[in-house]
Amino acid sequence: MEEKETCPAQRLLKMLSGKWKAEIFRLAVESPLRFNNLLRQIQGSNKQSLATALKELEEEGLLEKITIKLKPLHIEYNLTEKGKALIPVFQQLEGLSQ
Amino acid sequence: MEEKETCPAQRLLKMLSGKWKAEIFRLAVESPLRFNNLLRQIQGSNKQSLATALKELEEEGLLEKITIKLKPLHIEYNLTEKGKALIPVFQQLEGLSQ
DNA sequence: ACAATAAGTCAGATTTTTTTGACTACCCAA
DNA sequence: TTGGGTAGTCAAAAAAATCTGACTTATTGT
Repeated sequence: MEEKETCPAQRLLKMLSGKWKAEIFRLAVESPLRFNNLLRQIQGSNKQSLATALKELEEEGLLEKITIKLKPLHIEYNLTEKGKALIPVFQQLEGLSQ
Repeated sequence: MEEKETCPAQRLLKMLSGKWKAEIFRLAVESPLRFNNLLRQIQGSNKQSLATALKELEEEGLLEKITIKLKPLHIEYNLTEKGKALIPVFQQLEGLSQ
């Protein structure tokens, strides 16, 4: 069942809710992501959940999926401009956790 | 099952995840909250969920529960200092949703 | 004295999210 | 040509979150 959004910040908050999204986002800030790589980096996670999270982050426009057509032909996920715009929010959040 | 926290912002993010917390927080910024009031204000919500959310927000130290011992003896929930510290994060988030 | 309101709790049902394991398809190296 | 890596999908199970309805206790207003 689809729900209406009353609180404006909630949409953004929801974008980063879910068990693995914040961690994925944090890693994406550092460098482009690759699927199996992520699976190894994020201990406790699993294919399906990561696949879902990546797809959602992509649909939300925070990550973009890029097929690298060179040398060892592979796929990368990068932060979009919209994704980068969230970095300061994260930083502020991290500042508060100290 | 309890999970370890790897991403620092995730703890904060988790504090405000859940279907009603962001909305509750937003209303708390405006004025002190009262239970049955909230139940009427947030359409679609229910006792149990609000009770749970309020308890969690309290445990996280973002809200404080106060028994008003005057006139019509009742209970109020107010933002704590820690809760107020989150206001700028919310504002930033809301700025991004435009 | 009576009914309504406030502020919940509790158990069980339902829904949503997350996890598991099996299975694809494609490329690359030995 | 066989084995390993990459990047997934699918169905089903398990776990977590949310909702429902009945019930409680205490305080008010009339």
